[in-house]
Amino acid sequence: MSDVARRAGVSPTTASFVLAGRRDMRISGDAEERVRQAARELGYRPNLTARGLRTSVTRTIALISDTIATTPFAGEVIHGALDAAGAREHVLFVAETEGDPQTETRLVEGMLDRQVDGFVYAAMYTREVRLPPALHDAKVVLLNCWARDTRAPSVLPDEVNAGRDAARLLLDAGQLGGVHVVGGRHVTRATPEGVWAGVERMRGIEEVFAGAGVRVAGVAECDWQPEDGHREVLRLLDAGAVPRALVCLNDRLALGAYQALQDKGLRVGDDVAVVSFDDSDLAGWLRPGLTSVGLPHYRLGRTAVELLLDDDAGPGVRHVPMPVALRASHGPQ
Amino acid sequence: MSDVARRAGVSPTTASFVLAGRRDMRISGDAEERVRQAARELGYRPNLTARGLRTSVTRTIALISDTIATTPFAGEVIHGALDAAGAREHVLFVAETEGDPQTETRLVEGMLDRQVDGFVYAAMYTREVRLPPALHDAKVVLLNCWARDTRAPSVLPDEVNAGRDAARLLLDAGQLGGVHVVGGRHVTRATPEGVWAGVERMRGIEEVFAGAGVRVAGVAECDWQPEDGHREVLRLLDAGAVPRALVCLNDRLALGAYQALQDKGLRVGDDVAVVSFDDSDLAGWLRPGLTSVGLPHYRLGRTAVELLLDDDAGPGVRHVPMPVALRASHGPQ
DNA sequence: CTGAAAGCGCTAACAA
DNA sequence: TTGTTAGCGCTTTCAG
Repeated sequence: MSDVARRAGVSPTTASFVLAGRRDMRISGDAEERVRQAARELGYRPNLTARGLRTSVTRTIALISDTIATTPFAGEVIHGALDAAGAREHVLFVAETEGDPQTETRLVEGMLDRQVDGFVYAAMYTREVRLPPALHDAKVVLLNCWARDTRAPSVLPDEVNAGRDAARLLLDAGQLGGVHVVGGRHVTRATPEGVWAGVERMRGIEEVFAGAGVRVAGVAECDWQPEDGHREVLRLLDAGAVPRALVCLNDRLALGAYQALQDKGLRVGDDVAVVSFDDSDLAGWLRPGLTSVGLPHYRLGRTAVELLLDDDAGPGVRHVPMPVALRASHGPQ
Repeated sequence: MSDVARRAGVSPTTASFVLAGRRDMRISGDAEERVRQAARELGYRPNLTARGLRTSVTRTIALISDTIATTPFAGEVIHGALDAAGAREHVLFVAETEGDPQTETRLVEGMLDRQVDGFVYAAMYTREVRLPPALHDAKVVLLNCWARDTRAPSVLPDEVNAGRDAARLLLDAGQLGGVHVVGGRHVTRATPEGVWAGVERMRGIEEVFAGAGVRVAGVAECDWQPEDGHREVLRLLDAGAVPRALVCLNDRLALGAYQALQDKGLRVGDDVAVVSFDDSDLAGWLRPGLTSVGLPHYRLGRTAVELLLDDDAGPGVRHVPMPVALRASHGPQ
């Protein structure tokens, strides 16, 4: 930088001010132009490490999650975070703890040692977390999770409304009975209360059907894998139920449901309406196309970083709407 | 650090040497112990920004790709890269260019300004790339791509062997004819020569069948989406062909093939063997399970970073083996 | 084996 | 408006 200053015939201070783009000190237009010119000629680029050392801002943020690899809560979140960071000339560290507290500590300290400006602390599945102590006085936003005892804001998908939307879709398609839910709150040994996404979706679903005076014919509480959907729907059919509509709590369950309906010679959409959640790639690949309320991965990642960087981030929860992807499975056209 | 030195009763020099773990200057065991003790008591952590400024090594690397979000070439690559980086106490910047050269330049310069130690330059689909000029004298390894005029090594999946494995699987299951290939080299308007993965896989497939004296009954050149698989297999069946085995060039094509076979009342595995490539989640969800030769995403990411950091990286290509995931679709048990 | 001192490239008092 | 100068926290000659 001193080369630039010398060539422009100004002091390092002046050069620093114009190159850092600061407008809070009056610099003559002439001097400014000379500095820019010199910088261009010398191909000058600021050394952000040095600037970081001096100012302790690095224009760098860390995205720390328990697991980033396992789809689907992966790529699009990063993508959204990247876009928001890039738009603000920040750069993104990515790290994963694999659920191990020791790894977590190691990573957080590594980031702190590198003077990151803030953290996005993300969870694969929406849930409550305990913020690592080292983050207690760092700038943090929580993504897809929440924590007690912190002023850090949370960004969460709006699952209740997703549930409402799914139910309304069926109502609007004329379903007035024979609606079965597959998957439920996702009660398992590990999650006796159900999974947050399940609980919230069910809340929305039941609220809307109840409000419309439609009785949900049944809820099959089970795991959320294809084989569970297949088994439960088969069981339903074998028990002589005549479902008119299926609300599957995710796309994998819906895949299983498709297979079961096909086994019994029933046509999705015509004989039985199906709506689902997640809007994964699978939903578009199935025939007929699966109508599904999508997780807003991209927006979640993006919103979290915006919140982190646009420092109007009071505590509390931001709900991100879940978009419904209309295809053919929710009813005959 | 000077606090630590003072408390340990040594000079900053001595403290620096023991805290940076350097063994090339004899420090008395006593002094060393006192320094460590003092550091522990004060909760000392080195400021890596300062160290970076002084030494210009930041223990930081950048993973730059055209697209990281779009599955499937996403999470597992990052995961592998992260593991390798973490094992060497490095930290990983992630960035994506979205195929835009200007964005690419901006990102590369941003990373250079932050003094990253090296770059992993990755492509979504295996192909030749042009390395951005700014990277010409940086430490780089290419992931899932290659470039002329560079000494940077490439890490690529071993597609030819994947093709060979798929063919051998069918041969070993007793298939001696009626083998159809769905997808081929993936010739489209944009890729008149076919896609690299397609070309390489086909090379392996044809080599093995030819070597065994088995004639491939037909190759349906088409796009690689589910609907293409569905259409092509239906066309095959309608033309009166009696396929005994299908080699689908990816899992999405196989999904389409499953649907077509089902439409015609044929059972996968029993009536028609199916093998495929990619080993995506889908392969495990299908019924019967789809036997598929997987892209080694994790290993690719990991190998690239190892190559970058373990500086025995001469130029040339490293082929990473593609693991075959045996399920039920390749033949009756 | 240890310490004094210079300096990595930049920013920000403070003085002019 | 601009320039002088002292560091940010660390490493590393070089002299003891």
